[in-house]
Amino acid sequence: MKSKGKAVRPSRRSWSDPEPEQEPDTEPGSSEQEGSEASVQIGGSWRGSLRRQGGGAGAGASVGRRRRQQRGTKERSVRRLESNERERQRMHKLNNAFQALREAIPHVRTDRKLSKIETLTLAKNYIKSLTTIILDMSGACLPDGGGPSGASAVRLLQCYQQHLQEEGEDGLTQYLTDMQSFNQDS
DNA sequence: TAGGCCATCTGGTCCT
DNA sequence: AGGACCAGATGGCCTA
Repeated sequence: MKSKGKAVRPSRRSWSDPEPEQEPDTEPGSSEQEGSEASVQIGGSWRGSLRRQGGGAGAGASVGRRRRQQRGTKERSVRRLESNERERQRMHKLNNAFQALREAIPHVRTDRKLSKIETLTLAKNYIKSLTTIILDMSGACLPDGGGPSGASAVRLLQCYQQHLQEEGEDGLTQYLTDMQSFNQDS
């Protein structure tokens, strides 16, 4: 189920402003509640309604000024919503990347999805392990391989950077794949 | 019920 | 100027 969270999110009112005074002039408030841009359903999740309190609006505010203020507020509100949407997309991309990482690293338990922190930790350990393997291999296939591991690491790094410069990322990927298959063969 | 994890909103800052 | 990135806040769902 994808309803891990956010099934329904009643108004979020997070503009540190406590609570509007029962919208004295209902225009702005109601327009937002009407769903316009403020409350939209997206893939089951709910976008909290913005409750932009038009700055105080004391009793004496002139109409013209209020108009301008409201328009500014409205524009801001639209901007905010667009911004929220982008942020959501960004986070979705990030989550996709996490998912890809989960699938890339071997782990034991499959009954439960790895959390983000677990994913990162396992990935780090996995990289370390692979590095160790590669270092061991480099001792066999590189000249002067019998030296101290520090020297091997330097050589490996040079080798890595050389591939990166000469063939770009794809070449590097191929390089690592070759290394891995070589390791499996041997 | 507390704690962990997560999605979303939001405002600030940096970058193009 | 506008978008990307980031971190804090908030609140929902789930599990021990």
